[in-house]
Amino acid sequence: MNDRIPRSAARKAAAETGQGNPMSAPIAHRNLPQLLLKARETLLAHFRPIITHFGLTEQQWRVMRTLSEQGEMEPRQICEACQILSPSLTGVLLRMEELGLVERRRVPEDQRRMLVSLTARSLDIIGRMAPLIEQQYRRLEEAVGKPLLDETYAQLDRLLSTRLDAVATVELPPCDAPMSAPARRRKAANEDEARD
Amino acid sequence: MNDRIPRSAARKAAAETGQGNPMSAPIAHRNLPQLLLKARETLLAHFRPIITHFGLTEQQWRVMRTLSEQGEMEPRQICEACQILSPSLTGVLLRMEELGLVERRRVPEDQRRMLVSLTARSLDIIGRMAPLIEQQYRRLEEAVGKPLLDETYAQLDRLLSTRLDAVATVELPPCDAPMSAPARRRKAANEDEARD
DNA sequence: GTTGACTCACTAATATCTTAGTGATCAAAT
DNA sequence: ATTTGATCACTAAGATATTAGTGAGTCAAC
Repeated sequence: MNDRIPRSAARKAAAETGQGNPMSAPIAHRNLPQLLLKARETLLAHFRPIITHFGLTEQQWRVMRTLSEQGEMEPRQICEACQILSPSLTGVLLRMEELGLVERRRVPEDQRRMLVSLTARSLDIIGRMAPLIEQQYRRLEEAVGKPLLDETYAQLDRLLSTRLDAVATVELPPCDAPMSAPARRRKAANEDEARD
Repeated sequence: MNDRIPRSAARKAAAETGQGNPMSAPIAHRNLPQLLLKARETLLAHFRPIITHFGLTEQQWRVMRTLSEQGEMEPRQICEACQILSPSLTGVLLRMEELGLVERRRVPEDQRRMLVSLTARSLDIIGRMAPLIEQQYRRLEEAVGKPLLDETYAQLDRLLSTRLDAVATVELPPCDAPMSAPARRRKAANEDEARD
């Protein structure tokens, strides 16, 4: 594959559909986040049936698996480990508590912090799910081939081991935006108030 | 790495935290979907500021970039390309139409189908964003190293090129579940009706 | 001993995801 | 010509994501 071929497909499509636009400055790089998303989705499709079979959501399972591996954790640690933002996790943990999947208690020495732990019921569910998850992994390993799978782990580890958080964001042009959607709504709301 | 080492870390953590549970049958395989999610999130963190700067959501940008590369598309094609499920895309496209980012028209020869295309305004935004996206990619490339980045693309391509959809899901035990949450609610609702 | 910067979990509002299901349309078999 | 099965976009409802912001609690500097 020659990297320097300038995406003729896009221009051809544009011409064919009569979209007279010359498609100025297409993006040369491939879409890596999209590729990662597709890979994740493709894999997860093989585990989702197991998760929903036990009446769990994907996020609930992520939390349960993490807690079963790490033991008791604080919410912010769960956020980091499960890639769930704090406001989302609040709801997830609330529902899990209602379902009897987790328990929460305050940390005595710091009244802000909490500690989340699994219940017996939760551990029981994990115990029944684990063999199925393992079996599914083995099937995938068989189809993909263990070397290819291991190399994928290794490659992602290498990618994540580089200090990407040190990379700064490009300088953004001053207020080129048509104003963000929420900001626009707030502005409109304020103007409505002003009319009263 | 010895695959047969049974995750002593989990048990150690459990012991330390006083969770007396022996943590029966931990999952030996690493969590590949989680690793992919983290990689995607780490990368996307460097592009999100650009996207929101132009008042777009992540999904809107995915649709715009795809349409700019492929030209006019039908919703189901956009679903496939952008990894967005049909019900979600309906809302995304509605809002984009309201914002003047896309136009939709029915396919004459099949009244079920639609054709979505970008507006001039949309193309203008893309034109201003593209150089910034490109610049950010170059920064990441510089930090990660082009060989490592290229090898990541290649590895994911290899993974996705295997016919994973041919892999069957493991046999699920009969109704081990405590009943799925929606099902439970429907049942409760039905019983409420029955009481009236 | 107060103040002030900071962290933590949480709330609020909107957007999107997920699952299940619907009506309109098409196409092939009767 | 009608029926049957499939496809398509869409709706509905609950769960989660995203962004901004809040109040309680901690801690260091004053």
